[in-house]
Amino acid sequence: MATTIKDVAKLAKVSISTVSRVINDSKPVSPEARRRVLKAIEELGYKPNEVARSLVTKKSNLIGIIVDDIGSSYVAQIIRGVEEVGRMYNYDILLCSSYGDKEAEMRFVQLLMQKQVAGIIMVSEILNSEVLTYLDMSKIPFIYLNKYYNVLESPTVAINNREASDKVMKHLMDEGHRKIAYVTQEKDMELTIEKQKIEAYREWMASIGETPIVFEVDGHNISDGYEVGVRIKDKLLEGNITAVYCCEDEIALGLINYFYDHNIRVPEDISVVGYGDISLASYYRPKLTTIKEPYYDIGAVSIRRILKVLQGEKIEEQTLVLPVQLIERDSTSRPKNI
Amino acid sequence: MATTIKDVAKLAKVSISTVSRVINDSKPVSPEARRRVLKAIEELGYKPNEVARSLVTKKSNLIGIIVDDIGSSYVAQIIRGVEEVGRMYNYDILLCSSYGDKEAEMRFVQLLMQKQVAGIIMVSEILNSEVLTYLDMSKIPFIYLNKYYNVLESPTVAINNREASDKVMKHLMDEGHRKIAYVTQEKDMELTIEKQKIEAYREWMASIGETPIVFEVDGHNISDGYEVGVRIKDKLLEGNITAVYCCEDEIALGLINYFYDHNIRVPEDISVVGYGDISLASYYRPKLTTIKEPYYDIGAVSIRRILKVLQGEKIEEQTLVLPVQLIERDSTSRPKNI
DNA sequence: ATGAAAGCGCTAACAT
DNA sequence: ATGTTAGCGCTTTCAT
Repeated sequence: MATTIKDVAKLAKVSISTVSRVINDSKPVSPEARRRVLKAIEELGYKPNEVARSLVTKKSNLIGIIVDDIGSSYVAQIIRGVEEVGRMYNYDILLCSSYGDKEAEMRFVQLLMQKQVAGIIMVSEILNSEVLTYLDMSKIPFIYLNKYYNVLESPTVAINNREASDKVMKHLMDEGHRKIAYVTQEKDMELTIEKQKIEAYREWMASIGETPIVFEVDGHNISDGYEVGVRIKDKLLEGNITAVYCCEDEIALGLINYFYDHNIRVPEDISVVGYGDISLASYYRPKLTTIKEPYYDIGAVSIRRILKVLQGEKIEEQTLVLPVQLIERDSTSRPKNI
Repeated sequence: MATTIKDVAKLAKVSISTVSRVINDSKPVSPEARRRVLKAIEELGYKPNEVARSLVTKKSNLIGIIVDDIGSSYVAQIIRGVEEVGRMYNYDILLCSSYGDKEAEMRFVQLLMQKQVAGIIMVSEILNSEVLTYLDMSKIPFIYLNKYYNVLESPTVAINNREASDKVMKHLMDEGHRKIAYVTQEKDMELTIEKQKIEAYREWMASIGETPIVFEVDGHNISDGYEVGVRIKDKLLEGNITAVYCCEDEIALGLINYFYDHNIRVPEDISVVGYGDISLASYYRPKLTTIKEPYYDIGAVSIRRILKVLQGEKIEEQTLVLPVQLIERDSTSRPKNI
């Protein structure tokens, strides 16, 4: 049987209230009593029962995090950020994976609330307004993260996709590329961050009088990128395209895979840029030039915001924007003279 | 305010005991009463307060998992296995990352026990006998997983490393390789799974009358593998070595990176085998031939074992061994004729 | 089959 | 400054 507050009280010859007071530092306690209590705690190896605590305070030091899939490396990075910062403030992580299932997301939110979590961080990849409405009403502090969709009405942490896209295009043009293709996600384009990215792309192309060359892809996997290669190879040649800007690293990597398998050299024959800086991007050969999305920071900042709300601070801005970075690596270079 | 058992009791015109009975199906309840209770629960959207429940039963449906680093992909896969199976049995995951810190591991074990977790799964990469002793005494069901060290005295789920190594060597020799080098982890070799792996390697080499060619590496990152390349390049040439068997995928990949940067073609000039089948292994070009360690399954089986113990089943074997698989991909081929 | 009541370990309001 | 006491929401005897 684990030792309880009573055991400590008895040994220290004080009441349980006094013990509680020294544990929580909630009210003044005489130095003498405090000393005895501390000694008793030490002696018995007493650890307060967190469950009992939660029951009365209606708060746990648990942060619920509902992710799409813990197997995605960006998700792991976010969790890492949440976990590490949470730890500093003595918060623990309760983890659920929804695997893109709307109903699962909702079930987990309810489940986490039953567990009295102090806050919820949700990493979703789908559109699920119900869960957002529910979260909003629940009055529990939360942050909603979505890699693909623009989050408009909920507290979130994001990056400036417009600026990121500007950086990519500037870099490519600085290198001398003019015939630049863009590979975009076709699904829900109006609602996703593709809107900002493609807008930037189009404007930069317009600025040098070139017509945009846009290819579409449906899916977020390397294999989808590979399949893009199959579809667009001929068009690339016909159009004298020297650079392809892909909306995601996975697509870029798949495309490079395709090029590798068909003896098209990157970057000698064609430059490729990705978006995201997934871990693979830097291990791959050639190393991928890409936009670094600071996932660890996104996680870290998310939980800090929740912690702030918990401490009664008011949050002014729904969306907190983090800086992005263009990582210039080896998949881009000056175009061959034609 | 969330609805409680009292609200349900009042609405159903029964006592809270009866409500409790129907929720838990713990004692017979008349059909009529049950119907009313169910209806009330439905109407109020009542969800039992898990915290209060845990307090009295001294059990939560939480499985604590202490991992080394959630950023490692193999760790993510294990968690995925644990989470997915746990979910089926209505268990949730409480996650902590120790980042290889002994004291953190111990603190987390204590913390999890305070939270009344039903069981603990520990994914460690270091040797920490204290925490094992502590876990053992605590009587809480646990599984101890360690990728590098042989776990002897604690309940664990592992693979047969001897058999895995046999498969690698057989494959290489079937392809015609004779001058095969092995890259091993130098640290704690006697205590780690390297013991079994290198033993197999030596025996296979002896069986064809070749002297073993062993190189050492200290570290588990791709960069460490790269650095191995720097050190051994000349020896590889001198010794007419046609294949390198690396103790870990990361080392193999780093080595291939080095080869790529120095115009040594894989597998044309030299074959490389890894160990682990990290996700990168199949994306990489050339795709890596390697041993698949079934991490998802390891996680899934781990939690099942804990669940079994929780249901009172006796576990006979401390160590449960899972089958391995050699994945033949593109980083190995017949050696060039010399 | 059902209800009353005790109690899980703790916090916090109240009293002293 | 300290102790007494009433819950938090639930499960589980113990009566009936």
